[in-house]
Amino acid sequence: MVKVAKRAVVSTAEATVPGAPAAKRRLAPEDRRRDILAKAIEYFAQVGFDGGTRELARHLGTTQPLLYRYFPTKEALIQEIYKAVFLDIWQPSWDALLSDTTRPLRDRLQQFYEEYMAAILTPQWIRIYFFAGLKGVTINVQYLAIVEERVLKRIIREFHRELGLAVPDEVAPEDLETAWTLQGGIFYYGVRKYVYGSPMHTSAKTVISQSLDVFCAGYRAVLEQRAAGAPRTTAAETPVPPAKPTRRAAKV
Amino acid sequence: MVKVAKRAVVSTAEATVPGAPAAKRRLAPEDRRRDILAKAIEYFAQVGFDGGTRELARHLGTTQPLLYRYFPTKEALIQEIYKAVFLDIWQPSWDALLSDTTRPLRDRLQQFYEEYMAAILTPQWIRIYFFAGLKGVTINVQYLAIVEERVLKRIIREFHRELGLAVPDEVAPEDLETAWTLQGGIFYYGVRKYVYGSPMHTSAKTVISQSLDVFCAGYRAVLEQRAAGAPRTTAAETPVPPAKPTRRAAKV
DNA sequence: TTTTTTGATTATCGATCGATAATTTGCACC
DNA sequence: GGTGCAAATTATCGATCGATAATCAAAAAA
Repeated sequence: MVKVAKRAVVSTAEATVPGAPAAKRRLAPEDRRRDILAKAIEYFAQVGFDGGTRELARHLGTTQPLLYRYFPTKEALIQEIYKAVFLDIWQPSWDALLSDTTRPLRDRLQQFYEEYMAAILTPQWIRIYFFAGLKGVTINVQYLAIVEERVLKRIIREFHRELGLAVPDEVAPEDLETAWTLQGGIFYYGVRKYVYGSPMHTSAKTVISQSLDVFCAGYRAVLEQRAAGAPRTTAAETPVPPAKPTRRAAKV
Repeated sequence: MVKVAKRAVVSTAEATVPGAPAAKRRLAPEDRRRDILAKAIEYFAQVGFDGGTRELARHLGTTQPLLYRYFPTKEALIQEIYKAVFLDIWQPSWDALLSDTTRPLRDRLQQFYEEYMAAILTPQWIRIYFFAGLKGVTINVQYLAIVEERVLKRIIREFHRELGLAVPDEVAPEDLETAWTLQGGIFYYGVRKYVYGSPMHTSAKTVISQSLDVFCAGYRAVLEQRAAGAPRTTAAETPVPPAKPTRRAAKV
C-alpha cells in the first residue's frame, strides 16, 4: 500500500469562501452532515441501499468511520434520506394552482404536471423511490396517500365542477383509479428513462401535453356518457360489459 | 446447536408420484434444478438480488453449497431467472389477437390487456422486473423494445386503420409515447400493488376497462382533431400550444 | 505560544458474504 | 446383500460488511 501525499498543502486563501466547499479537510459539523446526506442520496440512488459505507466514504473523499460521527447507524442515514427525498418535494403553491377555478382545468394540469414532474423526474428521486418501495418502507405508502388526497381526488372533483356535474364528496373508487392511470402514465415516462435507462422518443413536456389531451377528452366523454346513461353506477365492478362486442365498441 | 431429527423417515410410497415433489431428500438433477430456479425467483423477488445464498437454500430445504452443483455462480443463477421471467411471457396468440381486424379494436385491447396483465401483474414478475431494471441489466431495455414493437406500434396503427386514417409505416414518436402512457397507466396499477404494497380501490379488470374507455375516446379525439386541423405535424415537439389559455382548454 | 476541544484518521472487531474442498449418504444396478 | 456413482452434506476459505476503540491533528480558546 503506497501512501500518496500524506499531508497535502491546503490553500488557506479561499478557506473562508462559503460558496466553494471544495476540498476542505476539516468542515463545520452542519456542513459535513449536509454533504454526507447529499452524496449518500446520489450514491444510494445509483447502487441501492445495499451499497457499502466504505465506497460511500470514498465518494465523499473521507474515511468510513467518519460517517458514524454524524449518523449512529447506516439505517439512520437511510431514514434521513427518505425524509429529505419524500417530504421536501411538495410545493405549497401547487395546492392553490390545482384549485384555481379562474383558470381552465387543462391549463392548471399542464402547469402542475410540468412543475411536479420537474421535481420528480430525476434519477435520484425515482430510483430512491423504487429502492425504498421494494424494501417495503411504510413512508412510500404514505406518499401515495398524499398524492391521492392532494392531486388525484382534486383532479376528479375539478373535472366534475368544470363539466357542470355534481361535485362528489367522496370520490368514487373507479374514478380514483382512473386518475391513477393519468398519473401513472406520465410517471412511467420517468421510470423508463431513469430506471431502465431506455431511450425516449420525445421530451417530458410533450408527453405531459399529449397525455393531458387524451385524458381530458377521454375522461370527459366517460363522464358525459355516465351522466347520460346510467345515472349513478356507484362502486360498480363492471360499469361497462367487458369483452364480447358491444355497440360502443364499434365506435372504437 | 441442537440437531433435530437427524434422519427423518421419508414415506417412500408416493416417492414416484411426479405431481408431488414434496419433501424428497434426493432429487433427479433436472427436478432439483427446476426447483432451485422456481424458489430463487420467489425468494429474490421478495428481497432483491442481494439476498444471500444461504437463506435461499433454507427456503429450498437444502444446504447452500448444493446450489453450486447446479449453477456455477450466483450471477449465473440470476441470469437464468432473467430468461425465465422475461422471455417466457409473450403468448404467440397475442400477435393474432391484436391484428384481428374482424373484431372491434376496443374488444381486442380489453382481451389483450386482461390476458397480458394476468401474466405480468404478479409480485414475482413485477418485482424481478424492477430489481433487474435498477441493477442496469440490458435485457430490460430489450423487453421494452419488444413491447413497443409488438404492442404499442400495433395499437397506434390499428387506431389509424379503424378511424379510416392512413396507416403510418413509421409510427410518429409522439404517438409512440402516447401509447406508452396507456401501457404505463395500466402497468402502474401493478406497481402500486406489488412494489409499494398499497391498498387498491378496484380490480385490475375494472382499471383496464376504465383506462381503455378514457384512452379510446381521448386518442380518437386527438387523431380526429389532428386530421381536421394541422394536416401533418410530424415529430413536432409541441403540437398543441402549451400553457396559456387556448380555445380548446376552455372546453376542459 | 500553549492548551483544549473536536473533527478526522488508522486499526480492528465479529458477522456474513460467495465459493471451494472434503466427506457422507441415498439410490440404481449387478 | 453388496458395490459404485453421484446427490447432498459438513467444514472452511478469503473477502467484505457495519460498527467500535484508540489515536492523530487541525482549529479554537487561553
